[in-house]
Amino acid sequence: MSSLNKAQFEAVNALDGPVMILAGAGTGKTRTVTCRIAHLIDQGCDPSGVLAVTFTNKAAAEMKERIGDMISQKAAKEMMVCTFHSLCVRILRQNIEELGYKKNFSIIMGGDQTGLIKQLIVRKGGSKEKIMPGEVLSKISSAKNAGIAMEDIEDSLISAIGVAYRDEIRAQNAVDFDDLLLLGEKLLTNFSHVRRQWQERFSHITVDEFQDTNALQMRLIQRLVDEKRNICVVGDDDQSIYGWRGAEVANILEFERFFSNPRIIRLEENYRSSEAILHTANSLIKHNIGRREKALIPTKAGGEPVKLISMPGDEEEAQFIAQEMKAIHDRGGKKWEDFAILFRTNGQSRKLEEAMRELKIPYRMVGAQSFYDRREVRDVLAYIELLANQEADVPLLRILNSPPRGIGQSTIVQAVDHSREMQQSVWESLNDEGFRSQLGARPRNAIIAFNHQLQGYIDRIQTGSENAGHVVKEFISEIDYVDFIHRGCKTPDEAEKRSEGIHDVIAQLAKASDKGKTLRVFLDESSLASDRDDDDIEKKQGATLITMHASKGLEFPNVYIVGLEQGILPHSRSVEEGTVDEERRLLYVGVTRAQITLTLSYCSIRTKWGDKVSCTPSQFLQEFDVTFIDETSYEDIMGTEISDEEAADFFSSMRAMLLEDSDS
DNA sequence: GACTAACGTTTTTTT
DNA sequence: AACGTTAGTC
Repeated sequence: MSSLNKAQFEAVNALDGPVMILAGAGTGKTRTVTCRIAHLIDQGCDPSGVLAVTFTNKAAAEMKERIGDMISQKAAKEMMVCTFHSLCVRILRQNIEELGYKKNFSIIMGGDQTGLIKQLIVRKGGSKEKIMPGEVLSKISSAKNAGIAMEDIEDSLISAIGVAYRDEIRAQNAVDFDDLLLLGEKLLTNFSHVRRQWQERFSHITVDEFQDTNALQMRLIQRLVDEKRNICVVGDDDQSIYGWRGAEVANILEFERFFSNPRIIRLEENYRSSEAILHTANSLIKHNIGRREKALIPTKAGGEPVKLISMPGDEEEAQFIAQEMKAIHDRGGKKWEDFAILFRTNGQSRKLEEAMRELKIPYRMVGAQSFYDRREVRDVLAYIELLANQEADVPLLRILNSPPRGIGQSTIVQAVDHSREMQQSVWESLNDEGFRSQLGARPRNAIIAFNHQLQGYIDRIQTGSENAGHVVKEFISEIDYVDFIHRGCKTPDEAEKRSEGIHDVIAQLAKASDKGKTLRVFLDESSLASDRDDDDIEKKQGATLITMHASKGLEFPNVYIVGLEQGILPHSRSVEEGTVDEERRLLYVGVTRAQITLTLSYCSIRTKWGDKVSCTPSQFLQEFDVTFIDETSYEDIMGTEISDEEAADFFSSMRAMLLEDSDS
């Protein structure tokens, strides 16, 4: 606490009433917030009255741990530190019956959600309709968040799909991510006893990454805050990069409108980056208009200049970075963990990964294909969900015939039709004598056998005497699921990876079960987990490959930002939609991740879907102030290096060039 | 009902 | 280039 600067100290001591902390990148935000909460407890505040909302589950876990280290683990355990979505799950699991849902509602997400939408597109728009599920989902999502009824969506097709989607998941007693917030807010607004219960529970509320909250989340906060108004929000409007998800910078820009007379504290001293990096970042972000003007004051004067390199192609870009990283690493003094490569889209990671593998550089990919979106993982989770709740149609339909067990497409269609007609779950239809009698002998027997098999495990789970992980493990091996997945794999490598995924899920379940968690709690946590579960990937060593979005909140000594080209950053879509400001903030976030060195690069030619496309440098490159920028090109660097190292050996430089060519 | 071959589509960012 | 979907065949 003694090492806090003046502004941080002020923040830590402003415990009551509305407080807004404007914390620029690298200004010790997390430390300030954790100190503030620890101080709160020190001052006699009951830990169970503390609510801290973070942007990701990972951030929540970290914050909890840090506060625990400062006060006591026991006190930290009593606090509620979680995301908005987790908070709403807690509220809903307790009180959702007020809204007509059953308490064991399931959460639909990711691939399952997309799959459902795909079906509805065909049902409502015909099989030749070419609208993308993602687009439909995002339209439905923004309508929901804006409080527009599905019936009132302008586009008639999307409206029809929206209505069907809403009714479908409602009938399945399921909710999606938006519903979590929507229903949570509804519950708190319409039922005063529920609202009072939660208001009484929380005496002090903190919201981190406030620039990324949306209008609905703002309303949720207002419901939870009582007349004492002990609300503290922390954020930086310059780092608002989730506008596409409905985030309202207005929450931060017009905070006074929601909570009058707030104390506003600015953290402006940057402890992370060199002056060179900060100056470059500042020169970029000042091109945005309508921001809460704030200075970022360097505490580390000077520093290495920012490197800006033009590359011939994306292949060379990746290879160059990998080589340079290796050279710096081998020189000594640097760990692989010190390096990070940041990119705009996940698709850009492939070339980088290849280059890393080639030079045997260990790396960790954050995000990309989310663990929970992998097919085998979703399948196993579907089985687990089914064991917990047979009424959930989505998981049932997902695994009904995988592995194949003689229940084919046509049988499934009949079952779904029957369940819709009878207004019951698919599971009920499968058990319905009336339905079974309309089938041929073979599918009927297959269904009976499957129900019987599953029922045995459901009973074992429900007695609760065994570890659920062990039960599921046995089940998965009985149905030969691993073998089934292996048959679909092309390489032994892939088979290995998929087995690992299956076993990871089961191991996680076993662990959760040991801790006394129910299947329901386990499933909730899986649905809401961002990309990795607390411990597994976190331990992985190596350089970091990450999207700029996912890099928010992280820092690295040596940062590379690749693909600074028009169409990639700013992304072509943001240019069309007129949201280039947000792309600029995104780059600003990327730049401010760097502590010591920063290297920016762009390509002249990029391989897209197999063929080459020529690129123009990003408009943002012209916006940077060049005082601390060193501009070079791949050709310059490679040219000098070859002649340096291999002296005037004509043939070896020739060979190097030829090898270079034959690669691409 | 299961397997294979050809086809067409893909790439924004995530709780 | 790679993946998922679809149509056609056994």
